[in-house]
Amino acid sequence: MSRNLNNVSPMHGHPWTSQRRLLLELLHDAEGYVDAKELYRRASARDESLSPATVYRSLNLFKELGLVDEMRLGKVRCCYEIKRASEHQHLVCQGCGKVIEFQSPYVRKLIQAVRHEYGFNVTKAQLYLEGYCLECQEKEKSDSPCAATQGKHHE
Amino acid sequence: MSRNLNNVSPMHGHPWTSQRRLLLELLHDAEGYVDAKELYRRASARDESLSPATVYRSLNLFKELGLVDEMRLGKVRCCYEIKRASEHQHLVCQGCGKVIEFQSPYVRKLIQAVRHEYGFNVTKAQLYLEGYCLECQEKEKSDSPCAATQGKHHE
DNA sequence: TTAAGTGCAAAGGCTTTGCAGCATA
DNA sequence: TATGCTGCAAAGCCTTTGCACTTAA
Repeated sequence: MSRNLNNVSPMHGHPWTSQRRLLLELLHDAEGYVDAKELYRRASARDESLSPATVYRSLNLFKELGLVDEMRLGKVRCCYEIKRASEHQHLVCQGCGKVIEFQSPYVRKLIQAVRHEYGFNVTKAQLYLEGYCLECQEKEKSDSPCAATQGKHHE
Repeated sequence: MSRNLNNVSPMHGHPWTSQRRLLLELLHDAEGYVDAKELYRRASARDESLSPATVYRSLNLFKELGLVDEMRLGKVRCCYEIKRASEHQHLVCQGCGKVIEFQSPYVRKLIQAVRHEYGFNVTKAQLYLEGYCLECQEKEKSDSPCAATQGKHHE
């Protein structure tokens, strides 16, 4: 994924600081979700002096500017993701924690249905599916049959 | 909504205490989402001695037993809802905060599609749509045109 | 009677905020 | 140069946990 973070500022008048550049760069490279804590971990590895406060402040700014999407992926914490052209949704595996992105025309149909039936003007759609990925299903099948097909989960 | 909380214990061997009965009763009466804080507020109005710790511990137990669904409704906190027979999803209005429940056949189709295309075994589907309800759209239309159609939101 | 739950209070973890110094525009 | 951002540290919240007492079974 290419990026032009050094030349083009999407900050709408807000100063283009090295911290914000670093954080946006990491968000791009993540190619998916990260939570604030993980983003701080990665960022501080490249800039020791960076503080958690800056991470939180920056994420809030990015959110306001519409640069990132905030979402929940089954954990308690918020996750953040660079906004991209294509809409996509997430599958989260309860077995291995893997996050799979997917698209489906049904999402769009669903939004249309909601608009028509409830007069609700949808500005943000977030679908979250939990379950077991193919690999975990097969792994569990060989260990203990049926386990992977249960909806029960501890954490 | 009728309930048989006094006679039937869904606690699977766990003691049926007055605190748990009260909390489940309130969850039923809520007929929708409540977060832990709000649940505590309501519960302590009826039992002054009840502690927040009990609310959290009970919610975790209910979750384990599959009595409630835990979900996110746009806020930082978790919301809880008594599990019901019918699957339903949520629309959250950015204007007035109202939560509208809805059902759609597209959700089921989407789950099927995911199963077929990714081999993903879905155990939980949670759809979260944000936007503006009909009333807020009309309210905004008379105050300042266009406002309700923007995706921008501060909090 | 006994295992389990509860209340209380303290601790833990994440996030926000005040303030002085510093960097971007 | 001036506005606004950053780091630091402290404060704020929500949630969890340890312990002694109480309660359901």
